[in-house]
Amino acid sequence: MTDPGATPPADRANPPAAANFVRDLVRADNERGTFGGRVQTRFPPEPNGYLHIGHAKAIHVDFGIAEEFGGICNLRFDDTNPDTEDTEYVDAIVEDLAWIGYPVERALYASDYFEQIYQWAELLVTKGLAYVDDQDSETISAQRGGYGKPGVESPYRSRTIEENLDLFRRMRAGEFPDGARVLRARIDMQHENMQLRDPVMYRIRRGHHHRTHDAWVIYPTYDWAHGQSDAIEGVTHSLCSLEFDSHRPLYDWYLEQLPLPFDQPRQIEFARLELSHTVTSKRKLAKLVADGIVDGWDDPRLPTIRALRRRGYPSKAIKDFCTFIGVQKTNSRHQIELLESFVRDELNRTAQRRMAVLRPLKLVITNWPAGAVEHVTIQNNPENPDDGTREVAFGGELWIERDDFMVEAPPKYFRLTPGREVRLRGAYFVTCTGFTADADGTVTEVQCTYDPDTRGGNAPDGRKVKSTMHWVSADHALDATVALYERLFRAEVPGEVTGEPFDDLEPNSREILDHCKVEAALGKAAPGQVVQFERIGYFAHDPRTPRLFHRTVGLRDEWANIQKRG
RNA sequence: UGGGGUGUGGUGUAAUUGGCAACACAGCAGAUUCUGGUUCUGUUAUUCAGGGUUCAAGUCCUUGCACCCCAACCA
Repeated sequence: MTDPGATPPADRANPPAAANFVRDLVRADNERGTFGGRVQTRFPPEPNGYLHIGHAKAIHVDFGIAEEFGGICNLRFDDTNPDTEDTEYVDAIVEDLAWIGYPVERALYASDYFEQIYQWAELLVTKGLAYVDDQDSETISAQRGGYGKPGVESPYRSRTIEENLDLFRRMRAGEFPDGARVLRARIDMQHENMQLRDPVMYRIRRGHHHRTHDAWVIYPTYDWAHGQSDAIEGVTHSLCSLEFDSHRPLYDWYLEQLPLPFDQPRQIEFARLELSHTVTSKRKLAKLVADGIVDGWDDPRLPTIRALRRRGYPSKAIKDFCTFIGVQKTNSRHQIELLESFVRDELNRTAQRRMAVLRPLKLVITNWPAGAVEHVTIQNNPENPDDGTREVAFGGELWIERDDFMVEAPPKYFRLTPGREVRLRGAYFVTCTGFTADADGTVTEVQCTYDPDTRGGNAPDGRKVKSTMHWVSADHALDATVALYERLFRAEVPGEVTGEPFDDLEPNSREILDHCKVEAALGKAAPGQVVQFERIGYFAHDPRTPRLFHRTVGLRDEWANIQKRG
């Protein structure tokens, strides 16, 4: 009998969904019949930046809730600020969303509703619930008061409905310069919630809008557009991030004044995803790109979706991670190790194995028949026999990993050292008979003998070796470039100490290895394909540059742990 | 300073809503292994603090404390 309250052991291939208070609220609404059993959500990015891992969580919540209840989730661009938005971002967001697993047939735009939103604003004016204010933004801001300090009313607050309507229409007609006037809701300048102290609904701004172009010179603010767009579309549950919770009374207030075509939507806030050792704010990401700290928006060190894709993160792993961490109301930062564990998990099942030597050291088999070449058969993925086998060329001169040989082997070092026998994966047992070093003491070549009876990697007499090593035939190796990545920021919380995240940048977040030796099969790696370099890690073939591999994530490395412990 | 939100191992998330505090990551120990990978077993460690109600409190009451958000014509 297990404890019914306990979390069941995880099936990492199909991680259990964490409890989800949003789901509970939606279910309760359904049982109560609040929206006639309908569930509709939306994913509302502003097209002014690229999607990142934090958006992935929002996407899985927004689309996931809709899916779960048989409802729909629309992609709707929150494009109410012409100054910062661009079709470049629209296209990128659509593309990234499809990769995450939600291809959209037709994107929606808040800008499609500008006319309706404007008409509703006129309605508020007509009801005496909105007025035109001629003051500048500094004055309005100063009059707003402060925490615990009531605001003061604008001298324009008591204009007549007729005057307000006239001025508002002339704002739309373009009679006033940018910033000259705003439309404000008339709510309560003493309200304890600052959001309700007569918020701005419209501002005059002659930016060129990416879709409506120059049709408008006034643009609605977020608060006076978001709930309205939700209502027009028939959204039932408007899921957003925590910082909007103080906006919820305003969201509701606006909607309560309007004749809605559907039931009034409900806003529910949940915590954004933060990850250790990285940043997700648009401003900081843009600065990393602009300052040339990374090479572009798809630099594999970035947490953007396109960077993770290029780096080889499977979208399935991102989805499983999002499902696993669930939805909460607490601000928290997940360790990037957890995401990586989902990446390894998925790639362990799906990535074919190959041999690649990153820091080559020549190994010569002194008793190998001169010029002979053999082909050994190696499984593509021991975790998935369906992936079959491949033939790998083997000869008397090989490349092995520099780390796999030591002149003086410390305790617990199982790899090659003079006098020791090891297995070369899928091929033969070899015993180290000597080595050559240059004047500095750097080893330049290792000599071994092989045991012809161990072909395939097994000794007929049943003797064991402590280590199996990867290798590449020198005559058949291909040259490749491998990019190794460390965390972009060495601190878990960049900027936690100094307040400036860039103080915590890892200066060596990328190491490029040029003359790596890889097995011939990697010459046929597809663009974007992710493989496991045996004993090293998972590597993604670059989508554009052949023979360039990005380290997705390393394998767990017990030997590294032993060395770290000393 | 007023309002709102949130506090569970090192980290993150659960707990049949008052009934043995669990799952994962990380760590440690061991087994298996033709990857020091994978897999398997074991193990370390948790309810912000004080008070109260109760047979029983992570959960209810109370008093504190800490952290986050809110005074853009950004979203």
